[in-house]
Amino acid sequence: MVNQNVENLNEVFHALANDTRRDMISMMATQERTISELAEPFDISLAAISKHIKVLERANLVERIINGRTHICRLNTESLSQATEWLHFYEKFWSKHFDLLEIELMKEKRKEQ
Amino acid sequence: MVNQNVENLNEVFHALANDTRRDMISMMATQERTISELAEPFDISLAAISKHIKVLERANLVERIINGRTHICRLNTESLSQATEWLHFYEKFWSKHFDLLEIELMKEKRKEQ
DNA sequence: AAGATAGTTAACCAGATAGTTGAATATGTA
DNA sequence: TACATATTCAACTATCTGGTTAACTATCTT
Repeated sequence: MVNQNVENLNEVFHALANDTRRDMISMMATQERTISELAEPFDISLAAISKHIKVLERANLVERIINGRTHICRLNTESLSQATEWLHFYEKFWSKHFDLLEIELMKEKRKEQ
Repeated sequence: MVNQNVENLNEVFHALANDTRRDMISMMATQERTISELAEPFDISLAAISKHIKVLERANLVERIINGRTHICRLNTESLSQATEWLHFYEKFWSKHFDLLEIELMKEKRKEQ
């Protein structure tokens, strides 16, 4: 788990590092949305919105279903849980300041072999 | 909770969007580290390391204790749990595709008043 | 076929990022 | 005091980001 999919994890966290994109994610959390629906609350050009969605797609956070001339965007939970897992893994330790991380890392290493 | 500390959340996710910095975090998870200790596994200049640590500090993920000529870096869990919370909040919904998010958002709103 | 609607693409721009090298600062040690 | 060690700072570079406008593609409607 740790050190796996490094590239995607970079892209996921990068995608999350922008409040416009996080807001878009929260919009999609309730239901699928078209591009113009996603664009509506923001005061930026459609071209800019289009780019934001591409960033989310590249991070595998969103998939797009083309339906005629409208594109429907839906969250892909897989990538997000990767990010969550990364955080969880370390959270266990830093929250209690245990020194068990090394043990846990050894377990992971053994699993990988 | 949602939409709170937007700026810091941007910085936290940005800090996490780089595997060098994530590796540094994992090093600090077990114990506090000096700058040179943090630098050791990486093949980049100390100046570059110094910049990475500044990014982590700006995101409030790390605090530095200056001890003579060595600087000791320690994780600050507060910021990290912010990020974790953000992910958790939405995870609840997208994992089950419930339509309860709006209800939950209303609750949050009421709490804020 | 003509016009409206939904979205993308290309070219551009200012500012940020991630790295470099070289010099500076500050503290410890002989 | 002189030297070594730990780290930062400044100036520079190439690339990425987030935005713009204008033009393009594709589909729907009349």
